Amino acid sequence: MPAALDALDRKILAALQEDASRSLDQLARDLGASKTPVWNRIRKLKDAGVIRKEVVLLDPDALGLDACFFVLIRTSEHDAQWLDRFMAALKARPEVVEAHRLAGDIDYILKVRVPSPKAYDDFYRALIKEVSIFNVTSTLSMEEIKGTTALPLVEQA
Amino acid sequence: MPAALDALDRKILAALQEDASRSLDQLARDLGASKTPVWNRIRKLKDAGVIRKEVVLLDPDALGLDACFFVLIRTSEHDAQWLDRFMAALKARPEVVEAHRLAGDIDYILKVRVPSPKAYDDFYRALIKEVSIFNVTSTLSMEEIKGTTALPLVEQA
DNA sequence: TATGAAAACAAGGGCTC
DNA sequence: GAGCCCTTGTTTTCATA
Repeated sequence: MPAALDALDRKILAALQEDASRSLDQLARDLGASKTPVWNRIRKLKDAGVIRKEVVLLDPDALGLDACFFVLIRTSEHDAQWLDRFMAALKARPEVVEAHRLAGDIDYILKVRVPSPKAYDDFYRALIKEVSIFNVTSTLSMEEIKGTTALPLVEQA
Repeated sequence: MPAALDALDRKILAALQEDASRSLDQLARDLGASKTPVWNRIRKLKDAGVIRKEVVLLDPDALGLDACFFVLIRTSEHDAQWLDRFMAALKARPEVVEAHRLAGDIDYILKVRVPSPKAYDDFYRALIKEVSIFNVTSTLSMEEIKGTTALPLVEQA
């Protein structure tokens, strides 16, 4: 069951999802509260596992990662051994930024960041070599309309 | 053109993408370097826009966001006005965590995080009410195999 | 001369009352 | 919500390759 959050908790989480580099002092000021309650909430939220980690976000363009592909995979293989190898391969490859197993006629979806279409092709060939073959549709992203790490903070009923 | 990164830059970025909560002191120790060079690199990387921002990552489960949908959209509408409204709608909705315009026969892909399939249906109805209609395939994620904010740090040629 | 080590200062976090 | 202490970020200086 989800953690119970009040209005202040939500304000803190929203702020930290946007920018975690602020000092505690500044954060409290921005939220119109004072240090102690804010700090206590943050610790509580960390202990409860609501706040998982703190990271920096890099700019793909500045790193030369100009291509972002979505890969839709249909496969006939469903045995445990194949699945283990497949998942291990995905986890081992840093280009694979996201991977989900889906319900419906598409079995898996991947999001892959690479420097170029050529680099994607290299990745693709290496992957299908490693874990047998499947039916794959690769689509290039032309524009990232939105991309946020901030999760929606829905009110609990 | 991408920023030129040396081995130390890459080590710093990799470390900060994993965990940005460490103190500068600790980070330098972990990397086997000393404070000054690490601090200089970080500032350089921020100025160059390689490091975009610093955020906390929350746990979807702890927030009660048990459902994650991928939405594949095909549309016949391509005029600028429709596109503006569509993109504005996506940006305004916090449930939409990611949105890309694609090349190929799927026009758009969305990633949407909601508490439940019911909540997704509400979202879906509200969206198509707001920006006319399109051909939509919604698929529920059964399992998040991988999901990282860490971009691959490829060596430059 | 450019780079890293180290030390000094200022500021902010962590904790108590 | 105010205040303390001590860690940490930031800057400067010094040594070194």
